[in-house]
Parts: sequence; structure tokens; C-alpha cells
Amino acid sequence: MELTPRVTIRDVAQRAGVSVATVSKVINGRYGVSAATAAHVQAVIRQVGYEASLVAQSLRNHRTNVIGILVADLEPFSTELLKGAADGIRDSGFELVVYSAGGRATDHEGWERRYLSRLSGTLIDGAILVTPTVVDVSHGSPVVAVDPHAGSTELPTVDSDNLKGARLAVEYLLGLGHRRIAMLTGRPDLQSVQLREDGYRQAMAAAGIPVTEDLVRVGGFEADQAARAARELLTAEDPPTAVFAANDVSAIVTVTAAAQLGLRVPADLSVVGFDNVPESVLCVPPLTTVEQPIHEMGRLATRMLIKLIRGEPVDRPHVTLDTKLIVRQSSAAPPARSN
Amino acid sequence: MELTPRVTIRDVAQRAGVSVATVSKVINGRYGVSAATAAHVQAVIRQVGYEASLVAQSLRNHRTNVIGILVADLEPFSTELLKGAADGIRDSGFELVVYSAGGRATDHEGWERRYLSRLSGTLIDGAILVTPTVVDVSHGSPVVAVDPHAGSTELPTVDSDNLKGARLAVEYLLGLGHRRIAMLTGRPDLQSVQLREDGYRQAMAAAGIPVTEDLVRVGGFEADQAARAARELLTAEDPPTAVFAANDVSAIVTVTAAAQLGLRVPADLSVVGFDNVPESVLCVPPLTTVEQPIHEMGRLATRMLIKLIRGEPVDRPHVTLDTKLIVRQSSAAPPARSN
DNA sequence: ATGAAAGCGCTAACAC
DNA sequence: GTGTTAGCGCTTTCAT
Repeated sequence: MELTPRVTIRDVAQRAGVSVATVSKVINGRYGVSAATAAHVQAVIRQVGYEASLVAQSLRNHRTNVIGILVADLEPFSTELLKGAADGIRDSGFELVVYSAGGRATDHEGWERRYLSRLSGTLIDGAILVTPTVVDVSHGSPVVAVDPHAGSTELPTVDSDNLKGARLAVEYLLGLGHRRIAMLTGRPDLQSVQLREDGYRQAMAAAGIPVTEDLVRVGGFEADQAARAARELLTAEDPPTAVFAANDVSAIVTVTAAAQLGLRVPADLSVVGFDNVPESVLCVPPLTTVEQPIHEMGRLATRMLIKLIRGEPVDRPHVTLDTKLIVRQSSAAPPARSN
Repeated sequence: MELTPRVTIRDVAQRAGVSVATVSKVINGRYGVSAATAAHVQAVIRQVGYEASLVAQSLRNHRTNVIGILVADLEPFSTELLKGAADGIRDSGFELVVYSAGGRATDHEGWERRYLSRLSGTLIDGAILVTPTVVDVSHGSPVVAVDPHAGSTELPTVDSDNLKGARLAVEYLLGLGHRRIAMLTGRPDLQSVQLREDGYRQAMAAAGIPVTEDLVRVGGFEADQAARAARELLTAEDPPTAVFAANDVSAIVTVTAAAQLGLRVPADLSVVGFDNVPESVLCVPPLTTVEQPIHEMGRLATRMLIKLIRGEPVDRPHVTLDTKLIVRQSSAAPPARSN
């Protein structure tokens, strides 16, 4: 497969009959090269289709005009965020590179630290960390976190009002008449997940309904685990009439699990998700969910990062965007009591 | 912002009181290091949180275990493909890096050649080109194209049956009774777009309906341009009763344009898209569209690429997946003639 | 078992 | 105006 071994700056220099330094100067538009030589070198470059190696370049320079986005996996939430980031970067002169840890459970914890170590200082001028597990990173280049790990952080951060969103969802279910409302939580290390659970507990407490521990299960944001947890919830002794899932993927999985158990959604079971990813509408029935402005979060995070890279001041280092409830067809009043 | 300047192999060596060569050997598990030194070096590495620079490493080595996916922009189609690619890569030992050209219109043409030149041989072991404009790339590393530029290519390719899909869509509209069916085409350089237009023309011809050139407009897959083209179509002398758009984004834009012009979809105008990206269901009304198995295309492309990188044989170098029509609510019989 | 040194492709001082 | 040289962080002979 190694057909063309790669044309280097040396090849160009040789072919043009000049030194590599001259070629480099031409490439970078530096002074100190005659118009004639420059033109000639340009011609040769075009002829052989030469492009400087990003790797070699960024080993030398320390500015690359590339922004890295580090995601644990490419799933609906993160890809939605990418679209926003792509927006935020338009006409900024920066390019976007996305690194996916590939969702591998092993060596998951701390992936962002490893990637950052491997990349920063070279290859990227700054990074956006999406749902990072670790935030005490103090590397060479600026970093912005989106929906980070629990605990306060020094890092500039973009997130959304998870507490409010969760409360809205549960209050809505309570308003429909539900009393046995279960929660399927997500990755326990994320602050957002903690807040969503807090919102659930607060809303339940405000309604005077005790949350017994059999009502809360960890789905981990991951399809298999969430499916198992959902089945546990739905086949329990005294099953819930509604499930609030910590994200849309878990909610969709819950709807599927319900169908497999012969439960009709929303007649027998109401399900509410969180995120409002495009997939939530593909769900049958379309999912009632809490919207967080994922696209905007991605856009804001890149704008912040670009400011940081340029050394400009950032107005607010921690931005929290609003959430709101989107009612669709996966929720309804609970079934009439048979007992 | 340059807090910690980056800890290099030299720092580790110094701190451990050994040479860089020894540290390198420890990192890469090479022979020729006493157990004691190895352990000590490991300890220091952990202590200072050292991670080898990907850039420096790949400048030396030529194997990186990283696959690059090159996309023109991060929009619904490409992000959907990324999810599939992420699937295809699981448990393969490879990592995924996505490069987005950022959708910049300038220097758009040929971006894939430039990126490939800048990256291959270093940093990535192979690449997936998504909707590339150029396919005569013969670089060091293996390449797989997804939905490439027009014209046959030597490159291993994954695409879908665009001709059939388009015919299905237009035949469906004809079956509903539509006669004035317009087409909003996409990026003219893509073979898939050409085939979708061919399908449209074939179906129209088979029904004995001439396609006058005022019925065909170029939307370019890009929201602004598509909106303009859609308005042109809908405000023409003798406007169409149905629009077949070459992708979902253009179709959604058409629905919006129709609404702004006071046209009801589907009562006054039917719209059919292509792709079946998740966003097509978010459209109001939900979009009738042609499904291509984007996720699977991404998965297949990565599997193919991994085989190529490993030097294994690839059964079929050109895979074409099936397409099918998904009927939703943006299409209906044409309005009764008023004249 | 360990280290010195060369070199991957490139850029930036500093000669000439 | 142009070339020589050093060095970015790393791996790999090849001495020792």
C-alpha cells in the first residue's frame, strides 16, 4: 500500500535546486527570497503536490490553528455538540479536530488527561473536553470543559441548568398524577447526572413522596446497562408508572424495554428523557424530554476557547444555559389503579 | 496560559537519573532494561504524569493506530456517519480522529487531498474520505471513500443506491398524482447527486412528463443556497406541486421556505428528502424521505479500511447499500386544480 | 544493561 | 538572497 512514500520539503528543494530553508520561507511567506525563486519554488510545489506535514510543522512551531475536541464516544449528545462547535469555528481561521476515545470502558477514566498530554503543546492550540471525568488539568494550552465531572473546577465551563430541567420533568409527571416515579440515572461521575438526580429528589420531596432506593437505578448512559436497569425497574414488585431517565438514549432504551415487557407507552408507562437529541423524535412514540441547548453549548465552548487562545478576556468563565421541558407522546396520566 | 510547559521524555529521564533512550525502552516495553530501572522509571512517569507526544512519536514511527476521518463539514449526514464509524472501530485497537474542513467555501475543492498530504505517513495509518471532491489520491496510506466525487474511482468505496432511491421517491410522488415535480439538487460534483437527478429524470420520463429546466435548481446541500433555490422554485410562474430535494437538509429548508410563502405542507406542496437523518423527523411536518443506511456505511467503511491497513484482502472494493422510501407527513396528493 | 547519537520533516537563527 | 545549522520530542541502532 506504500505507493508514494510521501513528498517532503527536501524533495521540493532538490527538484527546485534550492535549499530546504528557502522552500520553507516560500511556504510561510517569509521575507528574504527573490520573486523569481519564490515563483519557481511555488511551481515545483504545485507540480509535485506538496503539502507540509502537519506533524512536523507542529513539532517545530507551537501554533497550529487547530482546536481539539475530546469526546469519550461519538454518540448523539457529543455529535450534536460537534455540530455546534463547527458553527462556532466558522470564519475564525481555526480548524477542528475531534478525538474520540472510542467509548472503551477500559482505560476510560482519565482519557482526557492522557489525550491532552499527548496532544497539547503540539498539534492543537487548545481543547474542548466533553463530559470529562477529570478536570484538574493544567497543561500548556487553554481548555474549556463541557458538562464536566462533579465538583467545582477552575476550568472555564459550559453546561446547562440540569437541576431545573430535572425538576421540570418530575413536576410535570407529578402533575399528570404519577406517584411512583422511578429514575434511571447516568454516568455517576458527572456533575450533570448528580444534579438531575437532585432535581428528581427535590421535586419528589416537595410533593411529599418518599424516594425509596428501589426507585433509583444506574443506567450509566450506556445502552446495555440502561436496558438491564430499565428491566429491573419495570419488573419489580411494585413497578413505577413513570420513569425519568437521565438522558434520551436511556429513555429510548426504557421505551424499548417496556414494549418487550408488553407495556404500552404512555398508556401503561410514561417515560421522560433528558437532552432532546434529534433521536428523541425518532422514538416510538416520540419522547417527552428536557431540552438542553446542545448545539449552542458547542458553539459557546468554541468561542470561549478561541478567546482564551488569543489571550482575550472571557466575560464569564462559567456559562450555564437554560433547560426546558418538551412534551411529546411518551407521557400521559398513569393508568387507573386496579387494586 | 503557558503554565506547565509540557513534560517531555527528557524531564522523565533527568528525574529518574537515566537516559532518554532507557525511558523510551521502558515506555515501549523493549528488552534491555533491568527490572529495577524499569520499575523506577515507571514510577517517575506516573509521578509526573508523562504521556508521550503523539506528534513526536508519529514523526518517528510510521504506525500510529489512528484512523482519520476527513469530512468537509460536521452536518447531519457526516455526524451520522461518524457514529457508524465509531461502531466499526470498537475493539479494533484503533483510535478515531475526525478532521473537519469546517465547511469553508473557499479552498473547499481539494481539501481532502490537502489534508491527506498533511496527515498521511504520519499521524494516521489510513483515512476515510467523506464526500470527497477528488479521488485520484495515491498517498502512502490506505484510503476508503464514502459517497465520492463523480466518475469511477480506483479507491475502495462505500455508497448507496442513489438512482433507485431517487426513482422510488419520484415514482411515489407521481403515484400520488403529482405532475409538476421539481428537483432541488445538491453539490454538483458528487456522483450521488448526479445519480439522484438521473433517477428523478428517469422516473419523470417513464411517466411521459417532460422535465423543463425551470424545474431543476441547485441547492448545493447548503442551507442558504438551498433556501434561495427553493424560493425561486416556489414563486415561479407555474410552481410545482411537489419538490424532491437531494438531501434532507435541503428538504427541511424547502418546507420552511414554503411556510414563509404561506404554503401548507403537504396540502399545498409535497416535499420529499433524501438521507433519513434523525433531523428529518424533527421537521414539521415530519419529512417523507429516502433512507440510506448512513450508520452502516460508516461502519463498513472503517471495517474495510482496517482490513486494508492490516494488509488483509477486501472482498468487495466497492459496496453499494440499499435505499428505501420512508413515507411520513410531508407528502400528499396534489391540491385540486383551480384553473 | 545503559547511553550517545542520528534522524523523522520542518522552521528560525544566523552566517555567508 | 540564499544556505548552513540547530533543535522540536521521540525511537532506534550501535557502542560501551
